[in-house]
Amino acid sequence: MLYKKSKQRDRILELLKTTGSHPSADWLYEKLKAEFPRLSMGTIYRNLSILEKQGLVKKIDFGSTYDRFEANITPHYHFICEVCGAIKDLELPVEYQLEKKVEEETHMTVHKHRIEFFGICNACMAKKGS
Amino acid sequence: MLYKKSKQRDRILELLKTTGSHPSADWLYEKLKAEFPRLSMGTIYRNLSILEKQGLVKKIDFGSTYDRFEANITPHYHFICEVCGAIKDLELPVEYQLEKKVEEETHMTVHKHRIEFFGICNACMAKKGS
DNA sequence: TTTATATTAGTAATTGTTCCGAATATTGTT
DNA sequence: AACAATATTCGGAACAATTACTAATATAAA
Ligand SMILES: [Mn+2]
Ligand SMILES: [Mn+2]
Ligand SMILES: [Zn+2]
Ligand SMILES: [Zn+2]
Repeated sequence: MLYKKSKQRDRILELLKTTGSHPSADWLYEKLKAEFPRLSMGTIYRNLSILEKQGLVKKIDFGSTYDRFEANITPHYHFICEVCGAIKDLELPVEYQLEKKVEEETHMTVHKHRIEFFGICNACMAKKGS
Repeated sequence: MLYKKSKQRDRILELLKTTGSHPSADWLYEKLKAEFPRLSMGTIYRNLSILEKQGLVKKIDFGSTYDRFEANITPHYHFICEVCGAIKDLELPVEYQLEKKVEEETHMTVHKHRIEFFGICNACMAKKGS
């Protein structure tokens, strides 16, 4: 797919580059609707997705579109399969000193942290090979 | 609030305890609807939320209910304020050797990882104090 | 058994996101 | 400059996950 230029897309990227915050689609829409009175949310989402494909923008989400639950309440990290969405518990030791480091760096209070590793699980790797 | 017992809630917790997967609300519903023919999704969600308040279940989500975007494409970690939802970039060095460790432990392919720290930002801390 | 209230089923409402078709803008070609 | 090809836009409908509401039911205590 070839990309033609679009004033809307340019401005979305510009806004994202100049803001330190990590805005939502709606925030971008509100900021730009004065400039483009007929702007629509579809345009925001479509261009964000194009910019992401171009590697110019990153989306921060959970990967999954729905919440997931577990009864394993002991602290642990997760591996998430990018193909099938499976989530696996890891045995990797939980590194609480990271929280200390962040508190020193930012002088903010840290209550907890979370690490997720993304990749391809064994089952999906096997299928892919076949 | 006092909790009365409920067969539905007991079974939801039991299912979560015996499955290694990290199910969605819908997965639980599908598993239990034979047992409770009049089960509804509202019951699933309400009980998951009660079990979470009781500390018996953890919800895996992104914190935010909507996607957020950024143009900072250099690898970095995030601090997320539990009060106002602000996301801040951290300077903490990115530790790629963690990915190696996970690959050794699981024999799966790791493409990337993400770390989020949750706590209270300076602005919210100041407000709280006042 | 009576009373109080937490829980349920069922459905409606809400929210964030994606999808669609007709009109418009951009780009390359004559 | 005019034309053709097609990417992009707007606007609204469709969608999916979650939450909210209400009357009926289940639970616990008196
Ligand atoms: Mn887990
Ligand atoms: Mn960031
Ligand atoms: Zn997989
Ligand atoms: Zn805050």
